[in-house]
Amino acid sequence: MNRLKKYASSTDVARLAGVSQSAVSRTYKPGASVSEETRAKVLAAAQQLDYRPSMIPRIMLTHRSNLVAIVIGGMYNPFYSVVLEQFTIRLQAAGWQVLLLHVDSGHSFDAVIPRLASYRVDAIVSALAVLAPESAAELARFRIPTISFNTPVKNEWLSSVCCDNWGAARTAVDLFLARGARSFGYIAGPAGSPANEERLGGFRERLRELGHPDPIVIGGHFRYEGGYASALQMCRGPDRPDAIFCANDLVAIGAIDALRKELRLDVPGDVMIAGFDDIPAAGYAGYDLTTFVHDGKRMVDESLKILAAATASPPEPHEARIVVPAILIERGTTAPRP
Amino acid sequence: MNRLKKYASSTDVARLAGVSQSAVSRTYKPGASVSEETRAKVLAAAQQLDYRPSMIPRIMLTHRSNLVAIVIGGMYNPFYSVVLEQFTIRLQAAGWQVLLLHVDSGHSFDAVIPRLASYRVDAIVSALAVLAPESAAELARFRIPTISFNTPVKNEWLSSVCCDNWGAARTAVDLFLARGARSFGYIAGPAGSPANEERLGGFRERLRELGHPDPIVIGGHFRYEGGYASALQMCRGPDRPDAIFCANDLVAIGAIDALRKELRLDVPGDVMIAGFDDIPAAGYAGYDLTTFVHDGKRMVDESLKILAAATASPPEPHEARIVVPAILIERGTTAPRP
DNA sequence: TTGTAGGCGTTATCAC
DNA sequence: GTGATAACGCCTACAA
Repeated sequence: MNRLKKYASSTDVARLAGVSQSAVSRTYKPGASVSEETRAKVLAAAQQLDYRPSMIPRIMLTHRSNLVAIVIGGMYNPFYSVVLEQFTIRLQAAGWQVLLLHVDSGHSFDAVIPRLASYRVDAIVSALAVLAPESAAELARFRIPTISFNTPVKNEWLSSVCCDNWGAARTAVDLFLARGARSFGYIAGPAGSPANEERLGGFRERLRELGHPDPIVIGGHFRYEGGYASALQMCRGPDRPDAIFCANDLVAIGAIDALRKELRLDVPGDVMIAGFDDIPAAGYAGYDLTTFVHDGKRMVDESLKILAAATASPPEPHEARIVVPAILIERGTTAPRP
Repeated sequence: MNRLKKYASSTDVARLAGVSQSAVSRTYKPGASVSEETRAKVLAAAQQLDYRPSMIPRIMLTHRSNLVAIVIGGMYNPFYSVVLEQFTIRLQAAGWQVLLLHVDSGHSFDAVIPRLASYRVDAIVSALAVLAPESAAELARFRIPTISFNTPVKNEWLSSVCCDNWGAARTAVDLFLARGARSFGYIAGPAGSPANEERLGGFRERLRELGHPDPIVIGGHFRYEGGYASALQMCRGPDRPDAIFCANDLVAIGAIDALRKELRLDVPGDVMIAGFDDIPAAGYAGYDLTTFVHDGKRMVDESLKILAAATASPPEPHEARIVVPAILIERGTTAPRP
C-alpha cells in the first residue's frame, strides 16, 4: 500500500503538543470544552505541522459528506455556465462542496451514478438538457435527493425546478401579433428536449387558439450553427414567415446573422425574431434580441430551498415541482415597423 | 451523532451473502482471487442491498482521494467555461473526480485552501485571471501539486501553463501594419492581470521596435461593457487610431458594437480590430473578428501531463512552466481596405 | 477539563 | 480461496 502520508494527523499534533488526540479534536470543534492552555499548545503544534483536520473520517462517522454533485451536459450555452457558477457560489456559501460531473448525453448519466454513490454525495443537481426517465429511476435506487434542473421528471427522491417555457411561448405569439406579424416560424432545438417541446407546444397552442395557421418548424440543435442553417432554409423561399420564435438565444443569434449576412434581409423589418434565455449576447448592441429571461438565479434559489429541506434531518417535505416564470424582454428584433 | 445510515456497507452485504467482509472487498477488487461461487453470492446480495463500495475509507488508507480541485474565478468569459468543461471531461476520463471551487478574487483563494486540504485533494488547478504570489506560497505549505493556468507563478509545488500572449501581441502589430494601419490603440483588461500586461507589453514592444508611436491605452475590464465604453472614449475625438488591439474577444466585440452603433464607424474600413481568445462569438457572422486562438484544449492537455507526473508515486519531475503558442485567425475585422 | 476506548467502512496482511 | 485482524484519522461517549 502506498504509505505516502502527506498530511499530519491529529495524533501527530497531539504527540507534538503533549496532549491526547481527543484534545486536538476538541480544539477544532466549535464550542467544545478545552482550556486556553491546551488550546494554545495544540494550535502551536498544528501550525508547526501544517495540520488541517480531515473531513474524511467525519464522513464515515456521520454518513454525511457535505458534497453535492452537479451533473452538467455541455456548457456551450452560456445559460448553463451561468447556472453552474451560481450553483457553485451559493452552495459554497451554504457550506457545501461541489463535485462536478460531465456527461455527454442523458444516457451516460447512468455511468456516473456509481461514482457519485462511491463518494457518498449528499445530494445531486442534474443540469442537463435531457434527463432520461430510466436514469431517474436508477437514481432513486440510491435514495440520494436529486434536483432536476429544467427536466420535469419526478419521483420520491427527485424534484424539479423548471422555467415556464409553455407560458413564455404563448406570450411570444401575442407579441408577434401585436407587432403586425401574420405568418410564423419556429426554429427548433433537439427533439427529446422538454424545454424545446414546451416552447414549441405553447407557441403552436396559442396560434391555434387565435385562429392562425401552424408555424413552419425547422431545426434540431440548441446552437448558433443550427439557427443559422435553419433560418436560411426557412427564409430562402417566397413563403418566408414574418416572425420567427427560436428555441433559444444562440439559435436566434445564428438566425439573425443568416438573415442579415446571407439573405440581406432586415431584422425586424423583414422578419422579426425572438429567442429564449437572455444570455449576455442577446443584450449586445449588434443583436439587441427580444427574448425571455431564463431566470437562472431564481431557479438556483428554489433549488437550494428544496435541497436544504431534503438534506435536513429529519428531511422536511417540500414542493417537488417548481415552475419559475420567464419574463419577456422586448428589444430591437421585434421593434414596430416604422 | 447522526446515525442516518443511507448506504449498505460491505459488512451488510457479507452478512446477507453468508461470507466474510473480506470476501466482499475482494469481489470488488479487480484481479483478486475469489471463487465464482462466492462472487455470485456477493453480487446477488449487493444487488439486493443496492451496495456501492465507498471511496471514503480507501482515502484514509491510501492517503489519496482521487480528487482534483479546480478553482475558478468567474465564467462570464466563455474561454473559461470551455476550459472548465475540457478539464472536467479529461480529468473524469483519467479517473479523477473534480471538486469545483469558486473564488471572487485572487485574495479569497486563501479562504478556500483549508477546504481543499480538509478533503485531501490530490492536486489543484487554478484557473484564475490573477493568482496572488502570497496564495501561491500558502499553497506550497500544504505540499499539494498545483497547476496555475494563465498565471506564470511557480515554486516547488506549483507549475504553470500559459499562453504566448507576448508573442501574439507582437504578431498583431505586424498584421495591422501589413493592412495599412499607422496609429494604434490598446483596450486593456484589468491591471494586475498577467495576461493583460503581457498582451500590452508585446504590442508596445513591437511598435517601438519598428519605430511607431506608443498606442493609446484605455480600459480596465475583460468584459463586453468595458470594451464598449473604452472604444467610445478612444474613438470619439479626431485623433482616433486606425487599429485597436483588444485585451480579449469580449472587449473586442464590445468595441465593435460601440464603433458601429454609436459612432457610425466602419470596421474595418475606419478602424481595424483584433481580439484574443477566439471565443465562439468571434466566429459569428455578425462580428467576424480577427483574433488569436487561446488554445484551451492544448493547455488542458499540457496541464494533465504535469498533473499525471506530479501525482505519480514516486513523483516524476516535469516541466514547471509551459507556454503554448496563440495562433492568429484572420477574419473580417482586419480585412484589407478595398 | 482531560484522557481512554470503541467504532465508522474499507484494504492489506496473515494464517488457515 | 477464505476469514480473522490491524490499521487509516477522526468523533463521541464515558470515566477520571
